[in-house]
Amino acid sequence: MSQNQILQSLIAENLVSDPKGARGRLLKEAARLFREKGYERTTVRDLAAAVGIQSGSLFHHFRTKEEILKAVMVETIRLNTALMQAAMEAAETPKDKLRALVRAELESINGQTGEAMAVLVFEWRSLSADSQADVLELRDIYEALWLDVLGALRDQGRLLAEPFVVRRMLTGALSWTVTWYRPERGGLTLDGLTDQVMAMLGFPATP
Amino acid sequence: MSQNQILQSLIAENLVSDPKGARGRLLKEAARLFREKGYERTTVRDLAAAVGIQSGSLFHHFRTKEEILKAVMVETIRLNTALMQAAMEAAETPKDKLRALVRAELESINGQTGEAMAVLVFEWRSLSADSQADVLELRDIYEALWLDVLGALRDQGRLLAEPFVVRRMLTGALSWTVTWYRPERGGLTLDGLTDQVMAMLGFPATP
DNA sequence: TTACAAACCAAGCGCTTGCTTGGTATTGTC
DNA sequence: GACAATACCAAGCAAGCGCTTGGTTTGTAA
Repeated sequence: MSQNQILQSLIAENLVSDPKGARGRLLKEAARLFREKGYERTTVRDLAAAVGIQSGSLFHHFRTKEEILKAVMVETIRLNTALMQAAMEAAETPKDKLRALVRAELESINGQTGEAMAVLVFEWRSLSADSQADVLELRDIYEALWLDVLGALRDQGRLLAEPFVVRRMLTGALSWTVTWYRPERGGLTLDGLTDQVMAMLGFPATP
Repeated sequence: MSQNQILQSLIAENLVSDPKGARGRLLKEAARLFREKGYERTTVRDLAAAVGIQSGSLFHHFRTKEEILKAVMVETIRLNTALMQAAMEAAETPKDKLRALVRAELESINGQTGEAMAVLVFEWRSLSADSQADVLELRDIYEALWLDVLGALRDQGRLLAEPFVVRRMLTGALSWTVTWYRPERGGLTLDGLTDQVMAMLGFPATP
């Protein structure tokens, strides 16, 4: 199943807003602005202007500004969990599965949905405690995927550190790429970057 | 030279404010608040209350709120660069030097100066472009330390990935520990965590 | 055509923000 | 002990914030 097919089926199930609709367009612009300026520095007037409506009209679609942030995060997790699962199912060995997960997460962060993903990572604190709890539940499914694969590698003796520590280190390392990785200007492709991450963990690239 | 000695000499050179003085106390509280709530959510009234003065009186010490953020960052980098250099000089082999750097950075982030270090990483975007450029210059010295050590390991064939990529991954991974690592409740000590990072990179712990 | 809801506008309210101002203690120096 | 300089207070301003309100347009279906 292609990335686009996955997105379409999520839209059909009403788990993700159609980016062509009013709500979806707003969420997309919100993700862009939140990433660019941060949640706090983005005003409801900025958000409204980005989709060409008055600031007050926003509150017809969302009750509060925070609800917009939460929606961006929830939909991002839903999409990326689905993408991760698909990427993993296509791989055979634990090593290949790990590569698939790394590659998928790098793509989540640096690809088309990257803005929303960066928001998820860097605007976490702006979410109220209640909303944080809700979103965390969704993340657990996602994290379980990683721990399974890392656990298998650990059992094979090919990973020297604890899976849960490695996963957390990778969360930081991969998220951080959003601050420096610029595929457009020079050198490293996404696959190249994935190779580098694998090499760092002691898994040489298989050419 | 102990950590405290390093701090004292920096204070003597006027590169870092004495935490006992008015300015130093404010910067310490600012770091705490900026990390806890984020720069934007922290008001000048919060900052003033934390050191027991009126909000307007802040502007006798700093011209703008942003100047406070910048001062926190600048002094943090100065201190940590000195700490890193000291940690490295005490080590012999490249592997030991790497361990010293990892350990020092983990301590920077999760130790006493951790609040300021976390601010440096996570509030970066709140700094104006001009200030960012100033602070970046200071960071370069700091980063060169890492690249030297990683380059040496690469030459020894003990590191499979590119030094500059590894450094950036480590920046993310180590910074991220601030969001999850809680030494007080259970398990992992700072040394244990350092071992885990080294193990992840393929350097088993030497007991 | 009518009926009705969803989507939006225009205006602005109440509050908080960073920062300023004019004046008063407090401190160090000779 | 005089005298600056430094540190602070009390009050408040102008601007910007999230959000509300009352009313109008647009889309949909009978």
